[in-house]
Amino acid sequence: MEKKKFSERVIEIISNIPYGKVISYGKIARLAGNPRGSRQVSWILSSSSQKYNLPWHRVINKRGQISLKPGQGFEEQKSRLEKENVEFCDDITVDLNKSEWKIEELRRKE
DNA sequence: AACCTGACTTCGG
DNA sequence: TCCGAAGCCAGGT
Repeated sequence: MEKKKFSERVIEIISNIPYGKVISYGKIARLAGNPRGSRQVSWILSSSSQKYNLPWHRVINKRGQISLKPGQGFEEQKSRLEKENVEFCDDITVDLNKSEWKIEELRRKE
């Protein structure tokens, strides 16, 4: 029985996010097998991003916006994304049309 | 064990 | 389109 934990899957998915791409919490949750687990994804990031060396800055909310608040990591996230040439629509919104990671399509073929 | 919290998402007004 | 409330799951206290 390979009962991989939801957290493990999430971590695996996040670590597979390619350079310059972003993905929403909800999609990660769905890919990990838990469509309603978006909040867990955020919890995993805050608790294990350092530990597993995850590209946490490539995870944003569904609107394509950075969910962190100024002074709580927002600046760092934005700065990291800009370094990866991710385009922003405004100060807090990433251009999903160009930078959203389309893992779903890849997975369906599998 | 019960209650609170959270880097979310969805629905209704 | 915007705002508030509810729903969801796992960890921490």
